[in-house]
Amino acid sequence: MSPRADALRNRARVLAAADEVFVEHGSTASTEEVARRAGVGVGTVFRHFPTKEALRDAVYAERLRRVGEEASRLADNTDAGAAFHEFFELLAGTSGPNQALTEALAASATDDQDVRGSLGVLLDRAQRAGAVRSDVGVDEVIALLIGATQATTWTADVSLRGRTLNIILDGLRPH
Amino acid sequence: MSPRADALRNRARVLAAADEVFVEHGSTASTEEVARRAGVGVGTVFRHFPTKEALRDAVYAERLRRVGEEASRLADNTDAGAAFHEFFELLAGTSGPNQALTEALAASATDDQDVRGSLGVLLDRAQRAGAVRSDVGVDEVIALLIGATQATTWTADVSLRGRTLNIILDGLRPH
Amino acid sequence: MSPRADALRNRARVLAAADEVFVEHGSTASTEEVARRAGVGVGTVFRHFPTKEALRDAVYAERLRRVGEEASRLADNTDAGAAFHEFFELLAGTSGPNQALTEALAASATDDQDVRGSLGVLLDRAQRAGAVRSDVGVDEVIALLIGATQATTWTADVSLRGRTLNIILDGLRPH
Amino acid sequence: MSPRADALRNRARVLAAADEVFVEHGSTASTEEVARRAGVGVGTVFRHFPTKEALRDAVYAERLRRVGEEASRLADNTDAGAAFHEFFELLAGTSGPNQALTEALAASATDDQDVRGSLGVLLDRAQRAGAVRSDVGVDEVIALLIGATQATTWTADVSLRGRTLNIILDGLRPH
DNA sequence: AATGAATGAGGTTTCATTCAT
DNA sequence: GATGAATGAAACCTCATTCAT
Repeated sequence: MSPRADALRNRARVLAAADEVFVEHGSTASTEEVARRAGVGVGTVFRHFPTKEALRDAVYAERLRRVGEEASRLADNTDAGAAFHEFFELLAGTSGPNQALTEALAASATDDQDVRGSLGVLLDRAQRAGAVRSDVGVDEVIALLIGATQATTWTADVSLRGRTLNIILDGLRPH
Repeated sequence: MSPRADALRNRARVLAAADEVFVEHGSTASTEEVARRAGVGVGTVFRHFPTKEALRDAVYAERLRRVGEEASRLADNTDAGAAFHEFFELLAGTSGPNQALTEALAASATDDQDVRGSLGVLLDRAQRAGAVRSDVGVDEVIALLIGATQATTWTADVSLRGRTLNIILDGLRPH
Repeated sequence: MSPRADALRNRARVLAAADEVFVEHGSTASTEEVARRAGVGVGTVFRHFPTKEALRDAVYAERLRRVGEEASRLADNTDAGAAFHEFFELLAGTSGPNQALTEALAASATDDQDVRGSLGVLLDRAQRAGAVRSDVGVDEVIALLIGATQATTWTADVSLRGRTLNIILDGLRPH
Repeated sequence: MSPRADALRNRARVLAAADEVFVEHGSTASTEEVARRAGVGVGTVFRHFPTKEALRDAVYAERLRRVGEEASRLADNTDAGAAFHEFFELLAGTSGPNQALTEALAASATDDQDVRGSLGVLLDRAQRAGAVRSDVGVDEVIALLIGATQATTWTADVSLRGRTLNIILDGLRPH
């Protein structure tokens, strides 16, 4: 009934298309390509995101939101150490497409308090469970997530990815 | 004074200029900017490197060469563990411009046997000295160099960079 | 309360808004801006004026109507010469926003008989009073109004505007 | 022999084409249209004039130069009054395309000292000859040139143009 | 070999106009 | 009738690449 429903749906479609296209071709991909993928005209993309930069920011913000969601979801896990490790594997590990999430962490200043909060809980519980050394904070975790993502992105060799990630996780263990 | 000498000198100047410009503005910087920095015309850039991609590849290859050089130089150090750590700090640590070297590792497939050889020596000696765990190979080291670079690039906070790098190096220690 | 009343009111609001916006930003201002100023949607603007050009023409026609009104109002003045001079000063003189009225004269072919009639009366009375030379007609007056407007628009210097306008009015005096 | 010869010729061709196109369609005409008229690619236009605004300014500057030239040429005329009148007729009178010259006067701030100088000489000599009233300066003349141009542009009726221009020139006569 | 002017495809953005709600 | 989201042509501008000098 409301015209907003359609508009919101289009906004979401554009955002999803931009996410996909940015994953495939980087955020320098043309706005026309994003529009084509979303099945809308260029004008529609610019109506929702008045600038290329605004579109990129929105994509990153949405990804950050999903990072926070994943962290929150895992924080419910009874084994806090396993949850922390799973989080790393999810974002930086063998599963490819999720790596885009980490790009958002790298791109934004990450003063996003929601994400920091979710990560903080996850980290705190892992530290209390004795699974992560106590002298690291959220910032180190973010830096290492970014690093681990890039490290594993470099190679297509899945087992190498796993070994590399484990080295980083070993560095995070107490002592 | 032979024409070939001039040509070679120009090639080197273009390469050096491209390296500088790419460090400053990324490899999306215009070829015109590279030519200006090198003090030559665009035509000259394209004579030596027929494509933007060829120029970028050449810059990366040159950087890789320097990575190998650094590794070789440090391999002479009597303290093999210290040499290994210094290498990491040099490429991924607090010192900014050297990080461009790691970009080359990340960008190329790194089947460059010279670099692999130099790194192999450095790693092997550190492992024999008991400073690095024995279950890692050159590939893991490359992946971690890339990761450490990105992790430390993310933040401008120098002390955070140091702490992050140390976590990765801790992960590389025996046990 | 009848639907037609609403529609007419909207038409008037759009017209007024367009006039304002065109004065401020020229007639290249976007229709969206006009709609915003009028407090209606773009669709409403296009319902009343099917084309940008139609809107501009309507604005000019409305301005012409106001030119005629001013001329008629001044024609009642007992001092016909003063009325004629005041008319020039009103449209082309120091007072800024009224200059938009003259734009309408310049833009349209000005075969508008109402305006020509009102101007004719004003001119005729001034000529009978001996304030304006007898060898000029309405067309010359219109041309000079346009010219005087542009001449005074050129500079922000108010006293220069006045002196320029006076020269033109001197040219219109008998002998 | 020098590559500059061709470049300069192209610059001149672009400038000439822009002048023509701006006369025909106003200075909002597209740069592509200018390029097409000049027989070059868009890139060439932007190489010589990095901005649309820069192109417009260059066109106006060139027109101003021609205004100054005309004024200087006429200043040699023995009959100073006739020279002054001829100048007005040339710029604002019946001859159509020259009106573009006046547009440049209107568009620029006209702090161009060359033009002011040339006009000053022409005016001064006319005043000394008793053909122009002594209480007007260069600014009034410029304003009136602009006004006369717009006044005569309004109509296609050549005799009306002449009569309008004469009224303005009458206003400039002593007493 | 070197130069840098020329080219034109392609990218971002705006805006008149249409049309589903 | 009104709304404003969607459309896509067109504008400005950039830049890799070519080529005449």
